[in-house]
Amino acid sequence: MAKELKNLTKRADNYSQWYNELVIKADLAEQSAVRGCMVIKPYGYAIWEKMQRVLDDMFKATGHQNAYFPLLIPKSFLSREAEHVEGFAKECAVVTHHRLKNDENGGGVVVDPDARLEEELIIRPTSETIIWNTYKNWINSYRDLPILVNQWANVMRWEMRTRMFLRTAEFLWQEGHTAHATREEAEAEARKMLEVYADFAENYMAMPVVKGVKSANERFAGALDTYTIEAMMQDGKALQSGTSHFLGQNFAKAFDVKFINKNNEQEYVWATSWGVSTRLMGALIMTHSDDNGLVLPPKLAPIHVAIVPIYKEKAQLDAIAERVKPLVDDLRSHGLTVKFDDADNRRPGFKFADYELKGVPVRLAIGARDLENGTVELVRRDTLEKEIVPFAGLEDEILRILDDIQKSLFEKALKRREERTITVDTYDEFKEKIEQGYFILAHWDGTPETEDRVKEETKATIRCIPLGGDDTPGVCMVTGKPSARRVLFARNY
RNA sequence: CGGGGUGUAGCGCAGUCCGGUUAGCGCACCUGGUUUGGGACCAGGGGGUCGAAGGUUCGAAUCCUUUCACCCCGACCA
Repeated sequence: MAKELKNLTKRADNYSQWYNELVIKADLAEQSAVRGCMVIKPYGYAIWEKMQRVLDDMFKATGHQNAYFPLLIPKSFLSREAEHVEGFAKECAVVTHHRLKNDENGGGVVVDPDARLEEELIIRPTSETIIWNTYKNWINSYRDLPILVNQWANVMRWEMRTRMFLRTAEFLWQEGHTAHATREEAEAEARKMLEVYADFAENYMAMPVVKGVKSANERFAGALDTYTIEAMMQDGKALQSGTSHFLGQNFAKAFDVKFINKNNEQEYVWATSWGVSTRLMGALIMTHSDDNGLVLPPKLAPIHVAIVPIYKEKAQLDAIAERVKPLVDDLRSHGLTVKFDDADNRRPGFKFADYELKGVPVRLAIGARDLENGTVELVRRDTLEKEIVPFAGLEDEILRILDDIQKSLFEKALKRREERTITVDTYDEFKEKIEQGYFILAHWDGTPETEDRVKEETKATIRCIPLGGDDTPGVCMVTGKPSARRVLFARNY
């Protein structure tokens, strides 16, 4: 089973297959019996939990609170905001009945036709509508603002085609929904949360991202502006890893949410929403992992250090356990998770391979030879470099290496992205380079028609109009019309 | 929703064209033993309504009809 993993490669033609097999073999998730849905297994969920914890702390630190809103949304809510319904109507799961009964013809259980709902309920594809319907009751005065709420939830989008973690019919995410008294404050909030996401991606996931604004074509249904962080996967394709929307007054108007300002005037509330999902798991995998399995940044690894004892008899195992106990205690006191793997039904070689597959950042092996010499064998997952190190002072060495892995994973990913990000001025060169998996900075005339044409002809889309970077004007590579600045094109997941 | 493909043990598959003993193999699992510094070996063992329904036949995993499910490639999307 595991030997097959060595045949996996990251060549563009079978990158998806590599990804899929890795997800399954590393024990992160598996396909479920339900169409397009997946089971997140304990090891995969442990990584997601780490992400949740960090993000949740970041949200709290920026003044947000958690709350929870219903899974089911009355159909009529969805249609209040015209663009929103347009965007989501095609992928909604709908609840139509509330009762089953035994089939009179003996065909098992059937839907009771008498239990049809007067108004159908939508399983939330996102919660703007139910939340704004609620906020209407919460907001009267400017003193009630801002409302800074986040919810951890599951949502369902009936996608035609699914991929584990990247696009499943049901997925886990957080969605922040804020209400503000002024346009400026809401815009600042949307940008602030984009920065939070970028901080998380780069400093915890060790995944460099491009921050930017979406073009009209790629904008969230119902938003005035959609901010995004875009990451490059190892095959050169882009993955939208988080979004933050400035919703203007669209939802306030749709749900009639007004407040009285200081001048005793009625005004519509300004809104934002922002989210990241279990898609980040896919991003993490496709940013760092290799043919030996997962490579996890220490800050998100469920296990930081795995210790494999090598022994023949129980007495040797006991001696090893005794030797490593102070080290284990010390590492744990630094908040690290340490696994001393004394399972006797697996041989050391199997354990080595297994911890590599699972992406454990540091692995120690210790046997009779080491007990004698006062050493251990230390292997770091990112480079797979193996060295014999003295046991004394090992805890500091491990802390240093974990830190170094975190940094070098980021640097490696950043270097790859920089090498594969190019500036292009002609459409012919664009077509050639996009085929090879590049991020391309090119001039665009700003029209949806040109973007559609590029997408049609090359499968590339505008990932974002970057915030910062080169903003000198030029001419569109396709039409030759004036362009305000270069934008980022790529193929994407 | 179009175009391909696959359903046989927990997982991965062979067998189907050309019907014929008790449906087979690898991994996993159980028992015993030997092993343990890179995915152990030997011996024994358990596990199957061959996706479902109907039909043809002395006889169907295999042929025919119907049907269901899933996967891949597109269009759609976090």
